[in-house]
Amino acid sequence: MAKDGKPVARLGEPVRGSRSGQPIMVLFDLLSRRWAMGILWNLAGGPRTFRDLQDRCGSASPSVLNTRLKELRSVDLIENTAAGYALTETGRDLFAHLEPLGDWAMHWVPTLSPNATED
Amino acid sequence: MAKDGKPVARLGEPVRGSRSGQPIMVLFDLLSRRWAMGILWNLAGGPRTFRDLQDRCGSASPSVLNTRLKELRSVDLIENTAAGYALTETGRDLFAHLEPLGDWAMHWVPTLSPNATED
DNA sequence: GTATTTTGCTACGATATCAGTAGCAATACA
DNA sequence: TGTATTGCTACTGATATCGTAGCAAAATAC
Repeated sequence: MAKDGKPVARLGEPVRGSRSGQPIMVLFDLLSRRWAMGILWNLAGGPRTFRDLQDRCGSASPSVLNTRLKELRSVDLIENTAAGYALTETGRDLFAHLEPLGDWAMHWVPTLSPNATED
Repeated sequence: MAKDGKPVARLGEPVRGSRSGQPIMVLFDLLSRRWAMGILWNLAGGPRTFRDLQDRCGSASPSVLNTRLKELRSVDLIENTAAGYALTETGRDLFAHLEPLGDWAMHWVPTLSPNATED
């Protein structure tokens, strides 16, 4: 049995350390887990197999990837189809809100000074 | 000296495990760090002091909060003003893309079945 | 129908990140 | 001159993630 992490928070419940349980924090809690947004991003182009997804997610470790896939399935954002993992309608809806970040990032990243990321 | 984590990735550089370095992955890498999105969210309403922010972020530990604040400052999303930490113009621009998620979450969270989050 | 490859994972030890608490120097205020 | 508040740093234990190994089932090749 895989030692999966803390289950995704529900409305009004603690959100990994936060006591607010506000909807946006529930969502942030989910999306801020490793590879969560990357998975949604990579599934937007169509269904992907486990290994395919793994390659596209910078060779994410299978344990984390699998944990994340379970979580995203448990909240109905993705599903496991015959063609592989795929976004649900809800998942596509969420992705529609994430997609603009792609363009934004393309403009933002180049503005980062070469050593702006050093401490 | 605080033992801060891996610095924020730059274009074309590895992104915490990913070798792609695509802009969106650089952004996801940053935003998926603990409290990163929560900080942006809480600063959207106006400048906040360190302790104020700490309270609003579910009592996030000061070390993580400070690390995150440094990172977000290093990429010019927030700045430390006389009134406290505040979003920069770039930060507000990013927040504008994050804000719709708040409404989306308000519709989505209630649809989660009570035990949908169990494994 | 047997061998080989691919797929979808699980297990596990090593690291990295985060939480939680304590505490301290520097203002601000009384 | 106390006393409170602020902005942190330090430290320790818990949790999450990485990286690698490996295995059973299904698909494909021979």
